[in-house]
This record gives sequence, C-alpha cells and structure tokens, in this order.
Amino acid sequence: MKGAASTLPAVRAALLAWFDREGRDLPWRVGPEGGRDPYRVWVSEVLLQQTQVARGRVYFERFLEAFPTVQALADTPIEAVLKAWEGCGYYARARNLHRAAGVIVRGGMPTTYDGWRALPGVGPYTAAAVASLACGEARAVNDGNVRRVLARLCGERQPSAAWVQARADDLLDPARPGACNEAVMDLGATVCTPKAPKCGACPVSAWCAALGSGEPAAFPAPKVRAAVREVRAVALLLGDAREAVLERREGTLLGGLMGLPTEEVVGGEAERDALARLATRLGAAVTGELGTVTHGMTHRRVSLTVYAGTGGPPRTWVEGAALARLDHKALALWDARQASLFAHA
DNA sequence: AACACGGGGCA
DNA sequence: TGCCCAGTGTT
Repeated sequence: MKGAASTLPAVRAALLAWFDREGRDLPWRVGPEGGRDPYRVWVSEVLLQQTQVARGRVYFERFLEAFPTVQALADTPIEAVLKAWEGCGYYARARNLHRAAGVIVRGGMPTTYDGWRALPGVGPYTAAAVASLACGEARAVNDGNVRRVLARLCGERQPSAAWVQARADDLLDPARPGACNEAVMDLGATVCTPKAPKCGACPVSAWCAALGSGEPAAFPAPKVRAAVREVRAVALLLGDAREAVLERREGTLLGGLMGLPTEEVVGGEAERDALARLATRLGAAVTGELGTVTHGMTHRRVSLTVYAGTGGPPRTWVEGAALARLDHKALALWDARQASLFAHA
C-alpha cells in the first residue's frame, strides 16, 4: 500500500468488488448489508473468537437450534448453555454470553459500539464487528486476519495493535463499513492465508508490499509464545462411564464444566500422595488403576492418571454434563478396560 | 504489557 | 511438532 493516500480508493474498490463476487456465504450473514440480525452476528462473533470458521459454523448451527433467540438463551440454565458449548474451548465465552443475554433481555439489544462494548465477553473486536455488521456503524475490526492482510499490504513485519487499527480505520469505507470488514476477513481467511498465500487470486496484489518483497508469507513475523507447562495429576473414577462422581470445576481453567475429581501432583511429591489426598477428600477407596491419558491445551500439557474406586459422593449422569476433552478421554479408559476384560474372559 | 484461557486443523 | 485461529479479561 506504500502509505500513499492516493491508492486507498483503488485498494478499497478492488477489495469490495472482489468481496461482492467471492465473499463467503455464511449462516450468520442473514439480512441486509449493515443491518444483519444482531443476535446471530453477536453469537457468531463470540463463537469465532480464536476459533476457525469451519469449526465455529458447526457450533453456530447447534447453538441457534438450541437457543433461537436471546430470550431463549437468557431463560436457559448456564449448565445447558455450557453443554451446547462442550468441546469448543474457552468456556468463559459461554459464561459471558449467557450473562450478557440476561443484560440484553432487561435493557434491550445494543445499537451502538459503546453499547455492545459494555457487555461481558464483548471486547473491541466483537463490538466493532456487531456495530458495523448489524448496526451499520463505521467501525473497523482488528483481528488476526486484518492484522495479517494489512501487515503484508504495507510490508510491516512487527505490526502493533494500534498500528493495525490505524491502517484498518484508513481502509474502512464509511459507505460500506460492514462489507469492508467482512471483505478483509474473507480475504485473510481464503486468500491471504498464514502459510502459502494465494497471491495469484488476490484482488489487491498490485499494491502489496510483502508480495513485492518476494516473501509474502514472512509478514507478519511469528509471535513469540509462552512455553507449555507440564502438569501431572491423578483422577478418581467412582462409578462407571455412564454414571460417575463429577465435580464442578471452579476458577478460570475449564471453569463451570464438570469433570472427574482430580488432584494435581505438586512439586516433588509422589503420585500416590496426591492420590491419597484425593481419596481422603472424597471419602473413597482406591481399587485399581485404569491408565493414563494426556491432553494438550496450548499453554500446558496435562498427564492424568486415572484410578477406579468405591464409595464417595452420589454419582451423576455423565452424558447430561458438560465435560472437557480431558475428562472424556479419562472416561474412555473405563470402556477400554471393559473391552479388555471381555476379551480375556 | 504480559498472561491465562481449549481445542483442532494443517503444513 | 509448531503455528494459528473473526479475542477477552485479569494482573
């Protein structure tokens, strides 16, 4: 883009022409441009936070089926909302969505960026997206796609959030803010992809500084990431794969979800000490080991050894509870053992 | 400004 | 295996 203001209208026009021709047909893009259904847009935007469209789409269909209106969402217990969100990750999104639904039912659907921004779980990105797509407000979104597209267009290897926002504000067409936002995101998702961008199919390649450099994929530079933490823990399966003792997880990690009672193996302690602590806490007796499962969660790698036992609190119906992948893996050990016992009988 | 927060797709 | 995904809230 070279920063030359004179090229801006041409880039904008090429981008919008491409979008009108090649824009994706997505289930939340219903209603007129700039006047989309705010509930659908809001739910989709939250679902798509750090989640790829192909995946978010599946959950969107399921979620809208279960909760067709914001009133239905607000009227539903949080446990059922989390069950619909099960497996999608970042469960604070579901908790905030449910809380916000209550706010909307009492105070009405927001109609401005500031109104949306005030809701829990709605940050700068989501507020700009809903305000532009559903309310026709001229707000430029700033997400991973926008960051990558603009970094390449301008040849910026280390784009700060403020830098990206300023470029996005420049590019936004005040006459078609919603279409402009969707266009950049569609371009980033289908053409200006992280690896192996399809520059031959790009409507703005003529202005792209990164393409001119010969290494478009090198923009922006990869982010440095925090090291993954190794975590060891023990769990107790009291009951079976259908009915077992489940506890509600507290705090930020998988908060709100149900799971097998677990104790972390801390510091230099032996695994059997953590297991003893767990059994004592539950008033249960350990009868055997079922096996070990591992589960990666971006920032940590959990190794969970699962034991069978007797006693303890009342069992609950597993299928009706919202569980993390880790607990589904742990419960699968039960079925694996049953199959093994059957084979040896 | 730096972390924590899930889970999966893809090279 | 490593990087990234329509980010947000907390410290």
